[in-house]
Amino acid sequence: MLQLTMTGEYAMRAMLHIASLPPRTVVPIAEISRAWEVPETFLRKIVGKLARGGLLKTVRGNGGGVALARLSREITLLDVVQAAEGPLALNACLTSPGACHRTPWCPVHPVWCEAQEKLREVLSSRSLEDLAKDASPANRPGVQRAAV
Amino acid sequence: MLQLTMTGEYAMRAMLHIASLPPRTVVPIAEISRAWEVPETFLRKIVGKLARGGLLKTVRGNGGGVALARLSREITLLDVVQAAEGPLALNACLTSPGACHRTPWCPVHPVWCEAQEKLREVLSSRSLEDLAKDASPANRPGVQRAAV
DNA sequence: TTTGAAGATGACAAAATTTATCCTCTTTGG
DNA sequence: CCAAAGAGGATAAATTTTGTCATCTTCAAA
Repeated sequence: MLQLTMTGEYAMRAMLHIASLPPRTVVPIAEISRAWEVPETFLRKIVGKLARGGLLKTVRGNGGGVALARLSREITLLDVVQAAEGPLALNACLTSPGACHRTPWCPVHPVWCEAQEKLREVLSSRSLEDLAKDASPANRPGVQRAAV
Repeated sequence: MLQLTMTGEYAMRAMLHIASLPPRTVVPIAEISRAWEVPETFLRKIVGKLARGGLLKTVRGNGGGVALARLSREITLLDVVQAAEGPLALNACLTSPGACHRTPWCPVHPVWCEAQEKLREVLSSRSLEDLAKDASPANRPGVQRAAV
């Protein structure tokens, strides 16, 4: 359907949560699950992918949890999406060279190439640091406060 | 998986086929199926969508088939993809205003908006006329010809 | 050293979507 | 009338997505 799946969406929420905490904070998966409406057992699977993708490091045992494996400034949205969903490929013909035998003469192929390139540019133009800044608690509607 | 489905891919092939024939040509679905390796019964369903989307007109009965409903110059790749796959929405939060309650403060939302806008630009920048020109038989490897 | 919190992992299962297929009906030119 | 061709509904196979569960390992603190 040409749409991000819940896996990718949940991955972004988790990464955003972690990135908005002080650097190096280790946070339990259960906390992220609660804060962002993500099923905990499913989130564990996704965290596994993010860890194997080198975006998160995990800490086992009591007091454990997950933390960013790199500075939030050095992780882009594209990194998150690709770690969760696999390499970006807007069309099957872009999954690997030679995936489609029509590629050498297909007039549509270059258009998909260009579209994908544009998408990559946008998704890699923002780091988690940029996003976490915009998502600082001050910008969120928390508990209703009395008017001043 | 953030990827075009076969439905959209087959739709493009069909539209491209029709657009590379002389204007107003009525071509049977079976011919498109044969030429582009698309299962015929499935293609019939897709043609239905393209017709309901106003991109094709169909002609029933003996000698019938399908033809472009508009000039190939006035049909873009975006039109084809949307007629086949539904409205473009790179993320669930873009399907309708208010689809996600986080949208008002979500820092990622604007990024997806921008990405989708870029994608729309690229896909709507080429008409079927442009593409059919590039796909003219001369550019395709047909039957092997003797070297001159 | 026991205990309990927390992540790792593989098997399994439910649900949704995609990708078809089949059958019957209608239309239409010859 | 008849054969070609699209329309449309019901159904089904295949795949992917979205989970769940049980068991195991790790680790800090009491």
